[in-house]
Amino acid sequence: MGDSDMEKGKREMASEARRKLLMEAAVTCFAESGIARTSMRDIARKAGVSIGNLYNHFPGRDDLIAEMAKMETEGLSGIVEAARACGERGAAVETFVMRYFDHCAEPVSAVLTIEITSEALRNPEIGRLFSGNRSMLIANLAVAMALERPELTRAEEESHRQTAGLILDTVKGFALRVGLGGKPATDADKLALMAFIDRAVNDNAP
Amino acid sequence: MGDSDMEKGKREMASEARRKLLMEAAVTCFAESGIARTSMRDIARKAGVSIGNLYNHFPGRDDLIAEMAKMETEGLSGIVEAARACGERGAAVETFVMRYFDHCAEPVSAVLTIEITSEALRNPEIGRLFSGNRSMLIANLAVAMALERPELTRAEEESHRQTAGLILDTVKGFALRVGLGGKPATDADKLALMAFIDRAVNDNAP
DNA sequence: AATCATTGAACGAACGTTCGTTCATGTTTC
DNA sequence: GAAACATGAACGAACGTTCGTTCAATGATT
Repeated sequence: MGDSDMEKGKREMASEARRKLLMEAAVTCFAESGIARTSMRDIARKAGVSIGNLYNHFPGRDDLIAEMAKMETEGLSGIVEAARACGERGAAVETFVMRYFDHCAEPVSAVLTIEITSEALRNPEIGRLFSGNRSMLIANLAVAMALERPELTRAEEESHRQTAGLILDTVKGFALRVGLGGKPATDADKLALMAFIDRAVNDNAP
Repeated sequence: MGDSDMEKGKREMASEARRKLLMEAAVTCFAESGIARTSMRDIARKAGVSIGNLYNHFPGRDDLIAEMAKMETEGLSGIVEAARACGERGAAVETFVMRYFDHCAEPVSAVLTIEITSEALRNPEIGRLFSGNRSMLIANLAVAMALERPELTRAEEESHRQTAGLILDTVKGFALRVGLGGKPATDADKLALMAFIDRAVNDNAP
């Protein structure tokens, strides 16, 4: 076992496990009933824990929501790393798109995307977290699109970012449709998506 | 004045005006605070009406939400009619895309799209209304894309519908980003969107 | 025209729940 | 024995909805 485990007493480990358990219960409840319709008691009940204990680990409702939003952020960083590992332009974009699609199309993730977006409209901290995620994704996708194309005017850079944003919109929109609709995407669906994006990306400049 | 006004007594006209007033108050509240966070009392207060009277006009909370969802549907039919009026393919698609974009990017509409989507996850009636809207939009956009192209195999039809769906995802995703972000879209933004879609639509078959 | 019965809009107190949160009280772990 | 963990009763506020009541507008009767 790792050092980090050895340095911790039983107490601290148990506390961490509790926090994790509570977060999982919260995510499940939020996905099942929506954030606004989930009460603290629902979460405590789902976790099999008393309501008072839930408050011992999370100071309030908003802290649970914020923590969940941060988990989303961590999930995205894996995607950009996978795309970074591709040296070639087409492969990098395809990896990025497919991984991002799979992530967004996961039913729980799809529901939470809607719920968190709704929450972000009224909660500035979550709103900031969300737009930060988006900027990060756009920047990385724009880099992938520029691979093997050394010449970059300011205008081209901006154009790349704009196109990257539209690609994200397409992928996310399609993924949400799939994730919320119940039926998983077929390979044909994914092929159509990639073809659509390839056409849109390849400006016919020689 | 029209017949329909003359046939109605003061009583009936006042009642209709009240209903409209209450719906407007509801929409404003839903957009400001979110559907789940808006109470019946909030709506009554915004309309300057008693809580009891609100219930005289709408049997319950869900009826208000359903009525609002239906208003969304009516707003969309204007868009497809405008596109239908274009005989030429490029103009029809462009009209459709631009009108749909403007509609979705309106801040109130953008917020309500998120809120209603969240609501639809737990309310089957609203869910049905929503997917019906989408089918209608896709069918009409597919028709616009097929203008001046008489030959239609089954496979081509299906492919058109798939592409139409992806276009809607792109437009809606971009529009939501604009509508929720606060800053209105520039003409350059719209041009970039149209260019992106044109590239994706024009499969390079001669 | 004057009278009276019927209607339904309008009101706000009240009901029973449920909410987020706090707190006094054990119960472990160190 | 101090400190952190765990419990569920308790609190006040707010929720959706119901209720009894008032009262102006309308329809019917004389």
